Amino acid sequence: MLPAKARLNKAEDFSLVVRTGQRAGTRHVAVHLLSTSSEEPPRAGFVVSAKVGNSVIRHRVTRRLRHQILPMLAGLAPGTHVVVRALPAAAGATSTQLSADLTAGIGQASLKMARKSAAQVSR
RNA sequence: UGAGUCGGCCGGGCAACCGCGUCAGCGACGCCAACGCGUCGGUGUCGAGGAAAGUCCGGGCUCCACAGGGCAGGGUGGUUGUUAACGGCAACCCGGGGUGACCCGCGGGACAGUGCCACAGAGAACAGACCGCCUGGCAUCGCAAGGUGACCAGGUAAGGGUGAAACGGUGGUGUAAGAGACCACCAGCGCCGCAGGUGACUGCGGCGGCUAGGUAAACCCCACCCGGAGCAAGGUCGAGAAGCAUCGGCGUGAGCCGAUGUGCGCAGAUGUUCGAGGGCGGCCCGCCCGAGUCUGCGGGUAGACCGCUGGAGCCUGCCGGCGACGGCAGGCGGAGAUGGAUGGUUGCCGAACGGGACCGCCGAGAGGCACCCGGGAACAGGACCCGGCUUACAGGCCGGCUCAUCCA
RNA sequence: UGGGGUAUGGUGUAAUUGGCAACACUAGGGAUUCUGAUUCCCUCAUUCUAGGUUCGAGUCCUAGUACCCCAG
Repeated sequence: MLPAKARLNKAEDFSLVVRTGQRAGTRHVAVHLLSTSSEEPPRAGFVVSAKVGNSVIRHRVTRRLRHQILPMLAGLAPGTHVVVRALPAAAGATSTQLSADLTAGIGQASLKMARKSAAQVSR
């Protein structure tokens, strides 16, 4: 379990991030990123649907993702919300693969976000 | 030794470092009048299953409804027990399967009534003459006895063929041919008596009419049972927002933005040209705006907390019982999360399985044991709790019983 | 978590009381034609799976699988 301050736990927060945030897909996960105006530390949440597998598989995927993402949160700007959706391929992935995909996904999404905000400033 | 059958148990192990959830101390910081609360750090403690699963039954618990009885609707279905209860379980009965241990059965009623039984077949439910068999007539052949029949009238359910099913079976008497028409035995049905059993039912004996189809997982009848919803039940504490009013700012304006106050319902008091309350002001006078204001009680959104884990609990021994189970005594007691805690990295040991080698042992051989290398564990995760059922499951351990074979 | 529903050719749908699984489109093959279109004919089903009741099951019963919907 993540520290209470680093958790997303409202359904509205989830839908907001997934709908309006920047998205980046990899082989095992899809990362949604949204920066908010608040000065609180970054928050993360996970979506693992029944398509990934049965309860045992889903929990294992969630646990692995949770432990992999914890050090990455420190590198994000305050107020950032992250939602990680696990894709069906994640069921058979190892922790190292998941970690690599997470890093890549967050990198791509934050790049998109930076480009978008830069465009807004220049406009 | 081999084959089989029934039951019980286990369901990877031991460590290291980092990390997580509960609870209890400790320390630091912050808040508070206080009780205490929050955050961080660190220590200790405990931390998924035999099915936690499917959600198919039953119960506890909570709220709502409820005099009793009946109807409707749903469920169950051999008997006797067991239990908090059950559609579970145990023993027994009946039917079927197996050499046997043992296994399987939605196992009440088809004499309460209704419906259905396609196709085939002559006929399918108080049945039916297609072929066949027999008698008579008629025709015909023949000297006659008698024979024959694309004919007519009648008898006949023994035989053929159809079907899932054709109205007891075998043998005889009988007859024109036949038939429970009659007889013997057998099967089956009903009634009576005796004996055994709590009972389902069983055994023996007698009598009767001679034969009664299937389907109730078709409607239905009979007996018994069932109020509804579910812990997101339910309870406790309870912001705020919207709206409205006033003020300020912006805008030609509709309006927008900000600040302050007031939340909602009910009751009471008071008040609307006889002025509640508010503004200006240090106060009074005065001036202005003007329909609400005050008090009490109650409901309640977000959210938080409780419910939340000690329960029909587990283990051992003794006693009662064939058994399910019950009684007594002693002992043990250790998940409670809420976007949801068990993960990551690694070491040692390791089952199944795959391969190698013919040097060891057994064997005629195939092969087995041992050896070496590889390999690295099934189904599957709590979400209020418990009793069952069902389904999934790599593999291992233990015990009872049966059959076959060998040895003594 | 609780409640409800569906499953039939490749696709979309039928099948009153249990009795030969029907229709449309698509696909493949054939016929007609000099060739093509049109037209006609034929082919394509373990009725989701397993077991049961029945003479007989798409239909009735039991268990399972997959998918969908509803409440919060």
